[in-house]
Amino acid sequence: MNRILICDDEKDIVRAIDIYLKAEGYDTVKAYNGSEALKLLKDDKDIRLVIMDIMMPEMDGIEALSELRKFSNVPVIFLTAKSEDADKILGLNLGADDYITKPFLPAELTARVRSALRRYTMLGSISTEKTVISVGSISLDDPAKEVRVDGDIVNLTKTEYEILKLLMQEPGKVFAPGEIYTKVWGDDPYGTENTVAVHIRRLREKIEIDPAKPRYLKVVWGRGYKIEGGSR
Amino acid sequence: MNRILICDDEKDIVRAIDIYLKAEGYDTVKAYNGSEALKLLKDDKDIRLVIMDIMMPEMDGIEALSELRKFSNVPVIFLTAKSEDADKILGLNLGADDYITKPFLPAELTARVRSALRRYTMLGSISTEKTVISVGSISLDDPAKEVRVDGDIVNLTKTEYEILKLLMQEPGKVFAPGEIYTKVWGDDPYGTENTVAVHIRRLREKIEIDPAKPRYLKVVWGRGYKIEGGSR
DNA sequence: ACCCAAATGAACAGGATACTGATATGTGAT
DNA sequence: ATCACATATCAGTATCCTGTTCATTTGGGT
Repeated sequence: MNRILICDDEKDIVRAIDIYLKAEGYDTVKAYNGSEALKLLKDDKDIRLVIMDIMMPEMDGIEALSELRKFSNVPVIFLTAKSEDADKILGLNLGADDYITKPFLPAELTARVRSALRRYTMLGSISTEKTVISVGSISLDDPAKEVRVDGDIVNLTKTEYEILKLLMQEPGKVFAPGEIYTKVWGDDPYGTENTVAVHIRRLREKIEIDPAKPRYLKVVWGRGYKIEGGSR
Repeated sequence: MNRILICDDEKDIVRAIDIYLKAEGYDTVKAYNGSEALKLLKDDKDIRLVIMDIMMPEMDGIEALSELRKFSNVPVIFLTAKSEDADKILGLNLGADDYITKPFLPAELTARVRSALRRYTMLGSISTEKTVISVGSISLDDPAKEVRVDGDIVNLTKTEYEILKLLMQEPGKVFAPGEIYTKVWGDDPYGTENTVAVHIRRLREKIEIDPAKPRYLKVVWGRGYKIEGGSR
C-alpha cells in the first residue's frame, strides 16, 4: 500500500487533500507542522511520499526537508502560495521533487502524486514488492529466479519454480491441485490432476532431504499441498 | 558530463534553451520533432534528460514519450503552452517527470533541470558517480566505454556493450530475451528471439574462457539471461 | 482389518528452448 | 569502389523440460 504524509498548518487543506487521496485509494497520515511530520517519518518507514506546505509555524517546510534528507530519500511535493517563486527554486535545489501552487485542481494533485510515486518505485531503490521470500531455510529470489535451500542453490525448472513461488507466497495455506493448476498454467484443470502431483514430487526431490518425509512441502489429505516452515 | 536533449519545432526556443543550459555547463543535443528525438535517444544512451514540447509536427510529445518509455527511464520535462491543463495531466500519467509552461523564466528552467537530474542520479541504479560497474572480474567503465575481463581489455561492439551493461546494472537479475531487445534496441520484439541469442553468444566468446560453460553470463531455462559473479 | 481414494514413483516420447555454424545484408572507413 | 566489421537471419543439432501412463504405496473411513 502507498502511504502518503500530508503536512500543512491549515487544517482545511489537509482535510481536502486527505479526501482526494483517499478517493484514489491511497493511505494517508496527517501532520500540522514540520517537526510533527519529521517525527512521523522517523517512526513510519512505509511512508512513500510527503506533501508539505512551505510556510508553517514551529518548523517550516524548507527546514523540515533539509532534516528529512539526512535520513531518507522519500519524494517530497511542496505546496506553495501563488507567487513564491524564490521559494520554489530554493525548495527544488534542496531536494524537493515537485511543487504545487495553491489553489490547485484535484486532478493536478493526483496526477503529480501518481507521477512522484511512479518515479520512486520505478527507479527501484526501494521497491514496493518484496523481492525475496523465505520460509524456513528456503529462500526464493524472484528477480534472480534463484532458490536456495540451506544456502545451496537448487536448479528448478520454470514450472517447479512457479509452483514453489505460489506456495511460498502464502505459507501454511493449503492449495488444491486444481487451484495450483489454474494459477500456474492459467488454464482450466481438466484431467490434469496428476500433472501437478508429478511436479510436486520433482520439487520435493530437489528441495527435501528425504522426499518421503518432507520437511516443508507437505500434503493435506484430500485437500492439497502447502509449504510450512520446518520448525513450527 | 550531463547531456540533455532539447526538442521543439520552434527553433528559437531550442536555441534559447540551448544557451541557458550551455551557460550552466550542460552538454546538449537538439531535435525538432518527436521521431528525430527518438532516433537520437536510441543511438545515444548517455542522454540523461529530455526537454520536449508537447505540440510538434510529425510526432507529438505524448506519442514520443510513450515510445520512449518502452526502452528508457530517462526523465522528461514537457514544455506546454499556458493553458493546456488537460495535456499536462495526461503527460504526467504517461510518465513525464515535470513540465514547464511557456513562457518561462530562465531560473525556473535551470532549477527544474537540476532537480530532475538530481532525482535521476540519486535514486537510480544508473548513477552518475558510479561510472564503473564490476561483477566478478569483469569491469565496465561507462564513460570510457571500456570493458575489462581479468584486467585485459576486450573489444565489444555497441550492441554487445549495451547488452552487457544492461545485465551488469542489476547483477543476478534475469532478463527475458524480449526484455533485452526492447531495452537495447528500443523497439518491439517480434520474431527476434534468435537475434538476442546470437549476440549473447558473441558476448560469451569474448568474455568467457569457455563459452560452453559460462562463468558469468548464464542462462535460466525458459526465462532469459543474467550475469553473475562466479563466487557469490 | 478391509477397501477405496489419494498420493507417490519411475520411465518415456514429444515438444520446447537454447546453442552453433553458415550465410546474407547493412554500414562506415580507407 | 572496396574492404572490414557489425548486424540480422536461417537451419540443424543438442539439450532439457513437460505431460502422460501405469504400477505401487500410503492414508482414512467403515
